[in-house]
Amino acid sequence: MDDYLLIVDDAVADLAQDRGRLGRSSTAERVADILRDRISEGFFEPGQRLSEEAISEALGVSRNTLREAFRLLGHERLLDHRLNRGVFVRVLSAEDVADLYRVRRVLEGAAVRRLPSKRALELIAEAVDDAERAAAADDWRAVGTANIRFHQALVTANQSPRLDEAMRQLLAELRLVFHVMANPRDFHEPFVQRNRRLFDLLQDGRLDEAATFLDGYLDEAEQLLIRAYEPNR
Amino acid sequence: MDDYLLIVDDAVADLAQDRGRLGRSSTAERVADILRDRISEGFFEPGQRLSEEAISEALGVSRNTLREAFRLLGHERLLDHRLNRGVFVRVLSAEDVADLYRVRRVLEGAAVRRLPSKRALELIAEAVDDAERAAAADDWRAVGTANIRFHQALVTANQSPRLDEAMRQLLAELRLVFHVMANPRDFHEPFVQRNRRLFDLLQDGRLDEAATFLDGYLDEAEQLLIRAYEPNR
DNA sequence: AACGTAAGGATCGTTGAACAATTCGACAAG
DNA sequence: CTTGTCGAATTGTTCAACGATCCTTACGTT
Repeated sequence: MDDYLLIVDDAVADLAQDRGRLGRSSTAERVADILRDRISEGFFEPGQRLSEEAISEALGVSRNTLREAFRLLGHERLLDHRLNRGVFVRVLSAEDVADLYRVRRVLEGAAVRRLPSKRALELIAEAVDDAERAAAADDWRAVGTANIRFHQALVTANQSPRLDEAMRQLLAELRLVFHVMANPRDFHEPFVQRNRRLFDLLQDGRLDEAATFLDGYLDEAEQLLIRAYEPNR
Repeated sequence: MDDYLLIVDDAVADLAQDRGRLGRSSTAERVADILRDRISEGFFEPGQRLSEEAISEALGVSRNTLREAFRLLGHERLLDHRLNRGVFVRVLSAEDVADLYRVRRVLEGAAVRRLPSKRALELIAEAVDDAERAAAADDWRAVGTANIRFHQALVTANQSPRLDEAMRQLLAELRLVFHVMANPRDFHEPFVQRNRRLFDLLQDGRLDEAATFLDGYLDEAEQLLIRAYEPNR
């Protein structure tokens, strides 16, 4: 009898993990999810204006609800809200890109200087493997997403939900820029090997080397990106 | 003539600083400003529910507009939006406090390891001076705000607008917790001296010492806060 | 050619009302 | 003590309307 009660209690206690999913569904948030996907996959181009009337009609929600979604995305810096003029898909300046890399150096740098947990190492290893597999299959779009997962996993070493969230937003913002890379292969290829190398250094606990290696890594990525980006403006 | 043009150009260039204030005025944002102030000064207590009807009537705005303001503050983590149950002033858990300090270690730690700019040093010095003056005058509320300004200024050494913004939000969140300190003097007093010491180390360029000093600083602050906080729950 | 003004159309900002959906407490029944 | 049920209160969402603001175009002035 006691055993039975214990099992039930355990099962009930486990439920607490799923509590987060409960509140997670208002129309506005689902609309925001849809728009976020469209933006980060490049369906909406940076600078494009998103008409309240057109989109609310297309999605079958009211203007008020759509505006709530716009606010959410504005706070994530994916949309630019200009008073009385509407919302526009964010256009990142070269200065914005530089700032995003400054933040990356701080977030990823701090992560790399810690001894990563077993779980973090697993996540990182998966991302490295996936990137290599995708590269072998010539699927450079998949390489890109695996690469993003790699850096997201890196940050989890900080063991901070807020830093994870900040990194998620940062990478979403960066995706606004990745689309300017005409040839994704040229951009992603060099980093597949580097991800592997960085992982090896972490696994061996050679944290200082990992830190300096990461700095060079980020410097070069930033340069590549800005070089491809600046001329367009 | 050239001189005149130069002066005009300078004046015009200065205007660029105020550009941020231009777009800044929709009713929803002003409402958010009001509520943010009320929350951070403790007028609304953590856990308290904010009634849409009562507040929209009190402020003379429509429910829809108020809800937009709620969304903004929800994204800043000052309000907790529960579906169909309303918005509540955020209640931070001890785990939240711990996470906030993890983030502080990353943001402030990275700042301290850089050579601060002249401008950053000025801001830091001002905050230190203000805190000492306020302490001498026994105004512990003012010490608290000066202390917050000190840490905000510290982060500016990173030279990153996004990190500045992240720190601003983090400190707003922390203010939700500061109110539990029954005696603000006990909490703030030890840090007035430490701020001065940290500033001296930075000014002398002894960055490594500053970094370890900061770590101890943050550890103790976190302990004090959590000790005063945990029993209440 | 540069600038100020005016008119018109399009779009956003905000409101107020309405109704559906959901929560929560109270109370009754097993 | 647990489980159903009911009703009041509150939120979620929609809709229509009107004023405010911006953009464009056109016209006239200097």
